[in-house]
Amino acid sequence: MTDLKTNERRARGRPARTPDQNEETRQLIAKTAERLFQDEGYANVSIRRLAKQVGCSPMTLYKYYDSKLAILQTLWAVVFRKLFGEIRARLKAITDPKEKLQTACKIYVGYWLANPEHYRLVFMADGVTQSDVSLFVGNPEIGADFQLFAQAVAQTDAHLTGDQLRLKTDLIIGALHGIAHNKITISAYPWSDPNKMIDLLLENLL
Amino acid sequence: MTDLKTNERRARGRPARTPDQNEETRQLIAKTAERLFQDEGYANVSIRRLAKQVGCSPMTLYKYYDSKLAILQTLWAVVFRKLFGEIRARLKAITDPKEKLQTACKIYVGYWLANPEHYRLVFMADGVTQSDVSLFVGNPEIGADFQLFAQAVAQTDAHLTGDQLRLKTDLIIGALHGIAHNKITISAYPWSDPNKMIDLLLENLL
DNA sequence: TTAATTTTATATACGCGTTCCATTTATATA
DNA sequence: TATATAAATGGAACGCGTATATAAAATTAA
Repeated sequence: MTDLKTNERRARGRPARTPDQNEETRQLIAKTAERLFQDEGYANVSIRRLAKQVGCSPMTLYKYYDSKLAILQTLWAVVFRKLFGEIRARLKAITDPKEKLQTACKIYVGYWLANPEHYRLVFMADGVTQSDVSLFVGNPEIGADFQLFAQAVAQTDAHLTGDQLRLKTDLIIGALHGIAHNKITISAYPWSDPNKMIDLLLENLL
Repeated sequence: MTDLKTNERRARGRPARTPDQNEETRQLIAKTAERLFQDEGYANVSIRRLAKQVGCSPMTLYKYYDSKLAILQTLWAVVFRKLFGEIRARLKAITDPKEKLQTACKIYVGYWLANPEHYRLVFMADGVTQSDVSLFVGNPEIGADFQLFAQAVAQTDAHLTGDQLRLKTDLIIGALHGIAHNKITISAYPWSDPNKMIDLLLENLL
């Protein structure tokens, strides 16, 4: 009987690259893509050119990622790490719960407005048809980041039920995305100052 | 001296198609595109196939529209006419200002949620880079449609200054878009009931 | 009729993301 | 060493949007 548990016997053909090697290549591709996307925009970087920069053939990229979009999506985590990193850093110096939430909201919207390319990368990817940003939820790290808002809301009012807390938090996150989205996609319209809109929302809601 | 005012002298070459003819062809293209986009989605309809349906060569489409996106954009007006048509119809039976605004908001968000393809067509067109929906403002008809929200807000409080009115209206429109956007793009997350979010927002804001 | 002129319509070609298939490479066995 | 085998790679091709070059059509002037 062969030892199924720790099968040491090599297979007969060329051995597969080790997981470590695969991960290394994935990282190389991601790093290169991040730099190029950042510098020239997602749409302006072709798979062929990215491959040239990486030093492989265009098709080799498809060994490591399913599509160009899949490469992009791995960068989302990077974006959110940076964004929520900024937020957490700023919140440390603040104790008042309302001010905390207010600050978080303003940094959050301000980040997207300062980096509309990132916003488009995350919230408007792919074109028109699919583009579920449901990775949000799938990726525990990012999901946890968003808990920050719920926690901040909870601290402003200890008497909220779970449903009320979720409702309030969802509304706030929705409003933040809508404010950013309008400014970015309907840029010609003279929208009111985003910070004032946030103030108005939170003054009335908290 | 030639009669500049009513120059009857034909030009020498092939006569240009009359504005009427041009408009007719544009309409034919738009109608065909609307049907195809509706049935199969914007991204799944190629210029080549649209041209075949219209009965011309692919490049001929570019005589009448600058790009595939430009064809799409002419359909936006149709979408908004339908959406705001529904809203106006429903508001006629309502007299209370707050209820009016509430109803308008719910129909507006409900429409996008019931027709996410339309939402994507309008607010997530093109992919990642451009996609200014600034046609909103450029198109007076659609800009006028959105005035409906400002008017409804004004009727809930006669004492608002112009700035306050704009601020409140912009926030509401932002929140509406954000609520819809989150539900549509982050569909896997269990967002709260949109109507309840709208209720919460308006209760506190009005 | 024919040539000239002007506009419309199409054919060709490019780079794109991606799929399919053949080739190369690296290893274990005979 | 030769061969079998599996993984990795790369070449060719597809349909896409569209820019450019070319052809076709419709009219007037000669």
